[in-house]
Formats: sequence, C-alpha cells, structure tokens
Amino acid sequence: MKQLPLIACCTPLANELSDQHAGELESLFGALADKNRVKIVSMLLNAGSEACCVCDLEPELGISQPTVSYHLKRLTDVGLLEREKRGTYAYYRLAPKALQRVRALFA
Amino acid sequence: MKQLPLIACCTPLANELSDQHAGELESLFGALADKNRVKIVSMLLNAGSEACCVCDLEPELGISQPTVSYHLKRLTDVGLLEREKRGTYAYYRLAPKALQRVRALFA
DNA sequence: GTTATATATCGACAGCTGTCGATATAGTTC
DNA sequence: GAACTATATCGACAGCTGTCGATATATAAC
Repeated sequence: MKQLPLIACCTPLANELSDQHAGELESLFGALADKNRVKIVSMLLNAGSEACCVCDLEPELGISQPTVSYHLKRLTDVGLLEREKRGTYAYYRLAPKALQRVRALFA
Repeated sequence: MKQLPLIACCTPLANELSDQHAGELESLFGALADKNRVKIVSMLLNAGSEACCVCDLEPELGISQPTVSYHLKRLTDVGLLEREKRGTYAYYRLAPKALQRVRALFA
C-alpha cells in the first residue's frame, strides 16, 4: 500500500473483544444456530412460564427422541434452558436471565 | 405414559415457527457463531459509521487474509455486512437494517 | 421384583466449517 | 504494456455437528 486512494486505511481499531468474551458469544450464538433449536426456543417462549417435556417437543419437531435430547442439552449447556426432573419426565423452560443477557448484547 | 405425575404433559404447543423462518434464523445465528466473526462485528460496531477494509482486520484477528475474506463473505451473505469497493480496497460496514432486525428478535 | 416408560448416552456416519497455502482477479502505478 | 498490490477464490484437510438406531438409566406401576 503506497497511498490511500479515498479514505484512510489501517486506522487503529480500539476495544477489540477479548478472546474469552468472543468465545463465549461464539458458544451462545452456536447454540441458537440450528433450526430445531430455534424452534425449541420459540416454543418455550410461547409456553410462557410453563415448562415443556421432551415428549411435548418431539412430535412438533419431527426428529427422533435422542436428537431432541441432544438439542436440549446444547441449549442447557450454554445456560439458555433450565432442566427440572419430575418423575420420569424432564421439563425444560427458558432461563429467565438468558433472554436478558441476549437482549443486552444488542441494546 | 399412563398418567401425568405432576403437571400436564403433551399440551399443544401453538405458534411453532415455520420451517422457512427457523431456517433463516439458523443462518443468521450461524453467521455470528464464530469468535472471529463476533470480533469483526464488534470492531465494525466500534468503528461506527466508518467502514473497515480487510487490511484493517487481518492484523487484529491474527488469521490469514483468505480466512478473513471468508468470514467477511459469511457475514455479508446473510445481510449483516455491506461491501463497498474503492480502488483495490474492499470496505465493509455493518448493514444498518441488520442490527434492527436482530434487535427485533428479542424485543 | 418385574414390567413399562421417559429420558440420556453411546457409536457411527455423512456433511458442514474453519483454516491454510497457492493461485486468480482486478485495480493502481509506472 | 509491465509490475505491483489488495482482495477473492480454489483445493485440501482436520475437526465439529446433526442425525439415527441401539442401549443404558431412572422412575413409576403393578
């Protein structure tokens, strides 16, 4: 680069995200980067404060039970969902803090 | 399932997201599901209305130039970034509508 | 304790993703 | 035109992801 044709190039870019913070966001967005997981979050949003069990979700999603459990685990691992066991059933709900956290990213 | 132990199971879940809408969100979140792409978006946010060229981003990210171009393409393909060519340089900025769109998801 | 059931985990597999070096493309400078 | 430079594309490769059937685990019902 000998000369800058129109506007300055290579201006310093301040406030770069730390590797750690960037990695956390990668995990969070990665958890949402699947159509079935987006549907799960949407269904739990519509369910309000009610929790849903795996058997609620399976017929709506049209995928096998192990795969539903896999997606629920992905969402739970990043803190978006909370799990509560009742008898043989497992009930999932949106973690209240999770939505605030995501919302804060774009405030 | 013979009886419901504590709360009703298999209640109808209304308003499921359409396959198409879920797929769009999958693409959008997938574009953000990478630490280097998160950093790029963050840098462009900090840059405000100023656009950045590839040579701005490469040293900050510490990855090769082809890989930076790959990530910029991923973000541009989903409409998060806009590209403007000036001379041999390519300048990228956040698409104004994109942030509104993401924000609206969590309003 | 035996049977039934809801969920989680395992093993395997195809497909996608991030990365790089090498190369192509397009615009600038001489 | 020839040389240079900023960016994009290509080919390849390791690693991750979503999916399934089979199986394990845990609780409930009898």
